[in-house]
Amino acid sequence: MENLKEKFKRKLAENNYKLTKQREVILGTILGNKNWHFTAEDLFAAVKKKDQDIGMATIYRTLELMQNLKIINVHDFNEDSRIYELYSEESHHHHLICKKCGKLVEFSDQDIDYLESELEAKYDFKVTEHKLRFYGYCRDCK
Amino acid sequence: MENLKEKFKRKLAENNYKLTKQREVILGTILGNKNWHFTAEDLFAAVKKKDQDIGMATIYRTLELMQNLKIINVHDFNEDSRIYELYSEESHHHHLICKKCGKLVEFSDQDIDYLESELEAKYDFKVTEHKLRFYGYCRDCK
DNA sequence: ATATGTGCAAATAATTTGCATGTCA
DNA sequence: TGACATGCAAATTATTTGCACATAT
Repeated sequence: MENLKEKFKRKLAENNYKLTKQREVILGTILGNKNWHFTAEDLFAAVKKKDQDIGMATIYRTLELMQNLKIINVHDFNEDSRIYELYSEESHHHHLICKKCGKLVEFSDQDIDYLESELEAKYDFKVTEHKLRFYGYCRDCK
Repeated sequence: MENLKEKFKRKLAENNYKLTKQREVILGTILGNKNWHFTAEDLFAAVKKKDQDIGMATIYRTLELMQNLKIINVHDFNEDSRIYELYSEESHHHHLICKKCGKLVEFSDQDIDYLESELEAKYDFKVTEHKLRFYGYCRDCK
């Protein structure tokens, strides 16, 4: 089975993008941390350890590229900075967010797909995705 | 029954805030547009028509105040600027968002409360609220 | 009278962009 | 080689803040 690194390289090639050292380091960093939810700043810091000379603009540009290639996903949990994570196309998953410490828990999709069809019919929309979030306080903060 | 304007005035008084002309104009503007989803900029423009001298900072400060008093609600639908609306405490409602033109449709809560209890037990969280959003393309954009 | 609120302009902070230079295919 | 990428610094944009002045209670 094709792994994520290969997949990324293939997608780059297919879309006429070049495989640069920076893009490789960035991808490696993202893949290296299982279940990582990170900001652009987080990624920048992590990547800097491997490549001293990388610039913030490259981080942003690569994040945007990866979104387009469906390698990663963006969330706007808090209004200050965006949070990214590896894209998972198989199973939707949603989030439980602590309003105090920002802790994130993922849980898998609980079949609210039936709602999609209802909404599509009722409002004449073509629904492509949904996001479900629960906000509250975690064990330590409640 | 107490209307929203009275409610606002009462909450201000209860919390030792003053009822200024600016706050009144801002509230009036928000109440004047049924089902309005607005940005700070939208509100600023609308309020300027009634009070030429109001400053943007006052808009932001009043919006924050109104959030604290649960007069309005904030959303982070897109990552560029926040969207506000009148607070509704009785019935949760959720959104259907067109990814192309930004059109918003509201729909009422479809009892996903049972999920809340499950999550609370499973992850030891105290859940206080949730947001459910469907993204897609509206009639005109699909 | 005085604590609060306002307007303005300047400060922040995240993200984007222009441009000269470097590098992959 | 030449189109695409990068790094840097400057630009942008939404929002916040400091401060002198104004106003509701």
